[in-house]
Amino acid sequence: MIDRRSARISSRKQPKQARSAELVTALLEAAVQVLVKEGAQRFTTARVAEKAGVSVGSLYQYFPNKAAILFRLQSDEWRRTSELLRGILEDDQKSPHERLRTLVHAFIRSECDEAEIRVALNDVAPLYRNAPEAQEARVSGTRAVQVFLQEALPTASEATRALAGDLITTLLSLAGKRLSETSRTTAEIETYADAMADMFCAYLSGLEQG
Amino acid sequence: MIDRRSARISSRKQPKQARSAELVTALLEAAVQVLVKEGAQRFTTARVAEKAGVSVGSLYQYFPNKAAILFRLQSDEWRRTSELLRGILEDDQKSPHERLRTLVHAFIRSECDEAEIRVALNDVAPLYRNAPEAQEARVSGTRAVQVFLQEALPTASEATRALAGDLITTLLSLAGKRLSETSRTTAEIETYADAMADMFCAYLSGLEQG
DNA sequence: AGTAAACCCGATCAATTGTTCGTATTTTCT
DNA sequence: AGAAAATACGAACAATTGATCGGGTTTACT
Repeated sequence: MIDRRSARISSRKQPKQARSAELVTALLEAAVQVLVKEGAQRFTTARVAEKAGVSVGSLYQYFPNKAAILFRLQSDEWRRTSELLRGILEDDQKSPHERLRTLVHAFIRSECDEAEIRVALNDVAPLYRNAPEAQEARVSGTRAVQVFLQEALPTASEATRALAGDLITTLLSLAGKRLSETSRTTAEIETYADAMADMFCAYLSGLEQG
Repeated sequence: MIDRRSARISSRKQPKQARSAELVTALLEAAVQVLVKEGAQRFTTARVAEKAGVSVGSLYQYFPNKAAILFRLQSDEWRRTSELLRGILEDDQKSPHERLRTLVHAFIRSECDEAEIRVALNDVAPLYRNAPEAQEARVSGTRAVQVFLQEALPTASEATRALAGDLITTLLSLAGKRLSETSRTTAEIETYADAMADMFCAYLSGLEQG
């Protein structure tokens, strides 16, 4: 075990040959499987290595510790969804409210699609929460929404926009986590997403006038 | 370690004498301290017993396992805040929107006041998430809001009210957790609470007409 | 072919964990 | 006082964990 205050999370060394690159991807895939099948509590470097058909020693050549693997998974996840969302927000064809609505639906759906892994990743978040890498990642995720709000709320003050952006991002991501905890039908999910979109739009409408 | 699927969480036996009752409260107080000072990861039955000035064996006479202590803490917390909130929602003097606004502020403030323990409890939630006792507790918490919505949205359908209640309860509790993760000034907290209240009120206004 | 770098291995270590159980002490009730 | 019930104790146990390190194997390059 490593002291959590000084834990580094960035990768230990880069794979330079083909086989080691494959090894790393095999490890990451195995990590997802272990996380889904065994749960956060039983997520173990040994288990990951075994599932990947690889030695523990090899694992520790490319990841400095257990938390690093998990953070890597979460980090990849963040990148994927933030790309998805940016694409939606930058669509000039639709009105801001329409875009926001689409975004809510897309996000909620993607969260629920991979519910199991999201829950497990969430359970395990405390392991790397204090790492500086995690802090940065969070910030860059909200940027796209801020840009969008400049267009959606042109009359509002900077402070108002910042707050609205923070609020929407936070509530959306949290609601996604919550929804994936309990299994729901597709219809329920759509209904829920609609309600959230209603709420956000109502909120923004209020800010436009006031 | 106990199999999580069959873990019972209810108390093992009731203290019948004064000294054992004191012992239990001492344990619970110690548990809070350990949780706050050492964090979720280092929360240990041994540490709790030591902090309480008591043997581990005694601990296991009144709690079947580690998760039971943590669930007890969370459960007590839930009871306290749900009483707080019910008081606010039942205040006939104020309009529904005023009450909702007061509720948001009160809840957010109470979450931030005890930020450390909330974060730690949240980190540790996976330990008892699957226990049936935890499921029930969640349901009973939303009841008060449902009753309130019958008054606030008399024209809306039952389904609409249920959804709105679920949404508000969920978002509120999640936002509270999120806010307590990063330390903020009192002013920031108030601003945030105001924004959330605005959002909820705007949402309800939309439902009243539509 | 030969050398150096990259890579892979897995037995092994130290530390920590949750929990139990036999024994000792204290309270309660007669 | 004395038996029985309740309570308290804490050394000890089994299991699991994250991580290392010395030595073997494969690749790349000359």
